[in-house]
Amino acid sequence: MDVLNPPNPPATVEEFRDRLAAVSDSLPRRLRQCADHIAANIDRIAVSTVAELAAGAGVPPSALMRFCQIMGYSGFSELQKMFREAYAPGFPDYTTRLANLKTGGAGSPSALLAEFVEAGRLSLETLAKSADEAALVEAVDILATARTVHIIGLRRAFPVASYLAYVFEKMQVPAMLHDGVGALDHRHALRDGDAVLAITFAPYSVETVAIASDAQARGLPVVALTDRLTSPIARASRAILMVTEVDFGAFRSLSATLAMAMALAVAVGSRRK
Amino acid sequence: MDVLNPPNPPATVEEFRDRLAAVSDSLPRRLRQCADHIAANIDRIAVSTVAELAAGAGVPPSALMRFCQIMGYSGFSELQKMFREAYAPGFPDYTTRLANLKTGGAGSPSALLAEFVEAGRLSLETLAKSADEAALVEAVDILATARTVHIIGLRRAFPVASYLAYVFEKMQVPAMLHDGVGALDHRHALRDGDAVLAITFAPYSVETVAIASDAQARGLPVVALTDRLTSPIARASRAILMVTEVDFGAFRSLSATLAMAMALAVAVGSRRK
DNA sequence: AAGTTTTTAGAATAAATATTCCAAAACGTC
DNA sequence: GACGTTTTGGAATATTTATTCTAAAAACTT
Repeated sequence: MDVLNPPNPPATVEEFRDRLAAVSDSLPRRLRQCADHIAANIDRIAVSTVAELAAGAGVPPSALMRFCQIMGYSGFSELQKMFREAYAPGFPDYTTRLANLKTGGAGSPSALLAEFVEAGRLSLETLAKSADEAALVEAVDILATARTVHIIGLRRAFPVASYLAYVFEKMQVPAMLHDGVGALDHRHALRDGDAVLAITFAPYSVETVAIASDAQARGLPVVALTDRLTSPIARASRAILMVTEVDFGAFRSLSATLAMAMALAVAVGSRRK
Repeated sequence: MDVLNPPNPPATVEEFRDRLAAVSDSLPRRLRQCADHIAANIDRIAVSTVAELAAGAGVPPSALMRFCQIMGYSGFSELQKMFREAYAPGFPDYTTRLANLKTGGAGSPSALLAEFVEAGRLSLETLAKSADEAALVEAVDILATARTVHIIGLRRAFPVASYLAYVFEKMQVPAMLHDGVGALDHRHALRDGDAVLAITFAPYSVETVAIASDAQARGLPVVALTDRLTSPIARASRAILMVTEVDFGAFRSLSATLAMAMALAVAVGSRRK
């Protein structure tokens, strides 16, 4: 065990999240996989076994054990005990429904539609449950006081970025969309007093991370909208809005991300009046 | 095992409750203690062990095992498995969490988030109920047989258009995104055998309608993704995918539209293999 | 490129947990 | 109060699950 890790393990879910965010930067590959999977499935810890979680993370059970110890626990059992005690009731059984849907009408367009609808609903639900209010408030603060908001998001994140640009324009918030058109380097557009809103999901695009780091290096605040606390952009950001989307097959929805984006944009817009 | 007990165990929490109520009248002392304690602590089954529950009920573990079998399961593990799968994310459940988010007061960032989450969910629900299966099948047909798919969507529809372009690219469907950059007229890019996928919402952008009409005039099939059957684009389209979004204040969500877009893109992609 | 440290996988082991079984107790019937 | 039936408790066993340990691989350092 590392001397840097305090011996007292997180005693609440909040503390657990904090420690997770704190250590995940400095984790080697397998342990980071553990961290990511645990972060995305924090609500299933109480009802899972080591083997199940390890399989989900794509690591051998022993890696997950090491992860538990790095988090400050004696082992998985101690960690799980905390989650079992901290649990709260209530079961809308969506997991089983989704499983049923998947085995059902495979392939037809309307079956696909049903899948994506369900994935979207689940994502929204997860967002409601896991949203970090403090981070959201901080993000609004940063963007509401910025001179100009620079929005960057490519590939899968681009629709979100362009939507934010649209809403900001409608609300007369000075914003600039960095879209990668022409492979121009827009970094010189950053001025003192500006802020960056960076959106990226695994696999993280280097351009986005680069702009965020650049801004950070120049002392400009960065708000990140991303899918993992362990995202490479996290280090460069002052506020991290984490959104996990449920995916169906290889395709991930954007419902939760857009809901978060809308809330952010409207909050910023009305704060600036 | 009793012949009166059907061999198929309850598969949902509801069924479990029903069976519990049905049998508990005719149970001997110890087994009734089990039934009572289980009924009172139904939400702890997923996170407890046989020993814990037995102790809570004041019976030996073997009594609880017999109880599980009377309920129709092979043992405790099978019963617990059902509850673990049904165990939806524990922390505050969805509705109470939404209520919590709103306590920040109207206009607070988290209240806004709650509203947009709710709007998104409602939109998805409506879509699930009202989707026109025939139109969707026809749209997939048209796009799957097209040489190149021309995607056009501006303003609020642009994020959807760019997302479709992204998914098509990932699925190796030849597609071209008409983005209005430089106010160029891209209509001459349309060739015989191509198809147009036009996305527009009120107030409908003239560029989108123009491209659709042009394609129609030249005999190319047009698929429309829009919000009204009376949309100006409807006349020019061979298949109309109608999606109505719930709006919150002046802001309309995109959840349902994106779910439809994903289903469409994936269906087309896999049809083209 | 050789040596040092860190990280990893998986087999081996330990611990917890579930399940069975049967002798004894309780119950009901005559 | 003896006899068959049902119910019970707990010890014995089986199974699952967690944890440790070590040799090998990978990643750094110099």
